[in-house]
Amino acid sequence: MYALVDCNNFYVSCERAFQPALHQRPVVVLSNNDGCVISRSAEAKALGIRMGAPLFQIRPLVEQHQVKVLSSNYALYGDMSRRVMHYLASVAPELEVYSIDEAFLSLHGLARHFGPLEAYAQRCRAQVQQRTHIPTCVGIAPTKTLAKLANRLAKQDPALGGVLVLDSPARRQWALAQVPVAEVWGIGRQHAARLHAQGLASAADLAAASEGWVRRHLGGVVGVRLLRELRGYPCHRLAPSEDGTLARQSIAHTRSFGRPLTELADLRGAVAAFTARAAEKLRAQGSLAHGLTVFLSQNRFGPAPPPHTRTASLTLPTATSNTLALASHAQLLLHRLWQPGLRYTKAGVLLAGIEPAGPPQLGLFEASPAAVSRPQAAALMQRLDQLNGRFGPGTIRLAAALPPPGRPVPWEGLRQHRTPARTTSWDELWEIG
DNA sequence: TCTGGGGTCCTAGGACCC
DNA sequence: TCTGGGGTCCTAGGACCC
Repeated sequence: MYALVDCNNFYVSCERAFQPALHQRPVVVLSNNDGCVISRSAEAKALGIRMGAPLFQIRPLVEQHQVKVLSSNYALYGDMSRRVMHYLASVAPELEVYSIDEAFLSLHGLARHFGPLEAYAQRCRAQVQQRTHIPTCVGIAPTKTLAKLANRLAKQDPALGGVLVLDSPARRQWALAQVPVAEVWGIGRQHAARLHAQGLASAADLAAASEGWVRRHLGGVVGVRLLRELRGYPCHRLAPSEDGTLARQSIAHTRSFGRPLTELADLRGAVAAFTARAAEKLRAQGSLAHGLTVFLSQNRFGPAPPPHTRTASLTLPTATSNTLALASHAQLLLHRLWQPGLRYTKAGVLLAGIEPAGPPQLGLFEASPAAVSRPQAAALMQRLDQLNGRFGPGTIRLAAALPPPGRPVPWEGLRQHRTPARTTSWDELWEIG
């Protein structure tokens, strides 16, 4: 059996943990650049505020109902997430951190030691609540897809008390009939439209569909696995996370700007800063990257005709995690992309072709001076990460990523509703007085 | 005026090889 | 007009997730 533990309205719940006055009030948390709603309290949901709604569209509602609007504070959410995951890891034989606010637990053999799974799940919820003030719901079922579905029902129906266990064919069939097919894990907009056109409306309808039809119309093997999971045959194992982190196969740092940028100098700064952040993440997971992509975007809702995004990529001669090497290549790519007179609203740096760093190796044909100096470069990066880790991000920066003196950072996004980083910044610690 | 930022997996098709 | 057959590797793009 698998359990899915999902934090309710996670970002809003994190904010409420430090601002009890936010309870019982409609609250929303915004994406970067204060663009869209990415977390809503139940009260905000009840007002009809949609997930992903742009802030400017919901202004009237916000003012009319005095909705509390907050910029996102990822330092806080990341830290709260670690606390939740740390506890969950202590009560299950295996844990997969699926996202910042969700984890799959393997419950194999647990009922023998801990008694009924329902009671076990309730104890988990109570402990997470007590330790972090984060409310959760738990779904338990023989497959991950069914655990997701059980979790959704547990969240939706207060009568279930936050836990639903699907441990018999009858319960599973009942649950499948409750859930619209569009809400099944792995069914997005395209697939949902296709299913509706076939007259399949519920998860139960999909579970009863023929494997051949699903293979043809629902993404081949992906659809078949989904179908089998709905029928109770596991196709997705747990991907256990040692320390709550996974080695990523691609790493990106992309941001919208607070205002459109036209000057090459500003974009050079943005790309340098974004490359440095991406390289930091790369080193943090102990990897090297072979592939580098830079993109520039114009406002996709604006008057400029598509394409709104142009990308440029290259493959590096040797995989690296060196900020200086990556940044100089990124600048070359930027020069290929930038055109005068265009108003850029967003840029990004993506690293791909990722491999483990391992011991430094010399390629057969590259015992060159550059190769010899590589250990020194690695030591430099290590010092840089140590200093930025100790004294705060951006303490040591690329000269190219410094903002023009006396001016605000041109590429920085808006954060007009920020709350303090209570758990990760000395300056912003909770004061009790 | 103002519309996020990360990821995953799979498939098709082209380049290239013998 | 006819113009092999079978591999592998890589990339772009689609669909999905939170």
